[in-house]
Amino acid sequence: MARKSYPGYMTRTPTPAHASAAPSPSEENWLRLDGQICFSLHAASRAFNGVYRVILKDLGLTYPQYLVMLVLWERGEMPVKQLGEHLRLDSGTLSPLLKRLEAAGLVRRERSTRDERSVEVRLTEEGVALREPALRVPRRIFQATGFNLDELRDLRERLDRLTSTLDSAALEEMPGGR
Amino acid sequence: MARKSYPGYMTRTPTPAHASAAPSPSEENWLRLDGQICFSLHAASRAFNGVYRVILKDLGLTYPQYLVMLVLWERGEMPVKQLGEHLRLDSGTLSPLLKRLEAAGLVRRERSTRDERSVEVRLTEEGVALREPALRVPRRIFQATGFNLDELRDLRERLDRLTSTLDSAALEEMPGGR
DNA sequence: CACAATTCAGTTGTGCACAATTGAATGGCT
DNA sequence: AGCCATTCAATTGTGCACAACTGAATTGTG
Repeated sequence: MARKSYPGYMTRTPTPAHASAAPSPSEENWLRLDGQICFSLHAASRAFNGVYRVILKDLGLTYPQYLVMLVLWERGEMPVKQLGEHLRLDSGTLSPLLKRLEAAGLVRRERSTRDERSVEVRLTEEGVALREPALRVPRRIFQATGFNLDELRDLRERLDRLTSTLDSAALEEMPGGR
Repeated sequence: MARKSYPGYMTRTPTPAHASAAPSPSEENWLRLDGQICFSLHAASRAFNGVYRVILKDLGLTYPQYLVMLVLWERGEMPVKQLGEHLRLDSGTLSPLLKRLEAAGLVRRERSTRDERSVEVRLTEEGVALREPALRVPRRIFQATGFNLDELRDLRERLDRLTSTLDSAALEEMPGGR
């Protein structure tokens, strides 16, 4: 249903109260401001996901699957654990995802002989071959953003800084640090 | 498993090739750059989600449920359709989410008498009361970001611009516009 | 008025994110 | 050698995102 209808008040710039060097907003306005920020990030993430979905459909990959393939194309074979560290994903997400990639013939999973606990993930020929058409993906994504290279790089830096701060904050919020 | 382990190469700043006013990277480097950017956004979104998860646990809300409540607190009762427009979510996501909010006693869903197709969503007393403790959430989130108000506002603007460009690009990518 | 197109909420099915748990394998320690 | 804590992949269960579809109600048009 109403997919792709246009955003409501949330993304406009309401909250008359605080101009640019504003003092702390009231508690009431905090709630509004918060709505805007968390909504914006949520929306941006889903919008990006949507563009990738459309563009990756030709390759038969989802967005997280593409992330996995990017790592494997660049770094070669690797145990599940290490893949999870690169992508910050745990086995609960990776295990079924990798099975689907295996079912698609892009990847093989074999238990390591050295350490029977770990599973090596490696590309099949087909998986390696998929890198070729995938080379054309980034340019299309780049164009879809409407940002230039410097803007994108800048955005990436902010996001990374945000992620790293948020991660440590999440740890501190947890009694016992998790 | 390895949840909260630290990011691999992806979030560092590799790609030696292109300095700041760089010309277009090679196809190879496009792939690497893309990996960094899409990974960064993905990671930021999940990191934000993680902080909200921790902070909202006290209220018994998930992040998307909190977004729904924010809209209802600010705008009052509203049909599902309109809620979906504000949040850019469709009924496939909202229907079960609203049922869970109803089961939690925060919301009531009643079919409109004027138009029997639509369902009015309104807060219960309990739902209204939850606004009170929720007022303290935004400040904690704000602190967790490590950004100041202006930085956050700036980031929000960039993300909104990105979202709106990505949305129109997604439409154009689809043969027939969808 | 009648009928076709549209609008709406809901359902089903697939895939991802994350918490919690399981069970096997490993490595350190005595 | 024997034992224990740790490390690993996998599984289970909950919740969200989205596509595709269903079926009911409504609206527009002839």
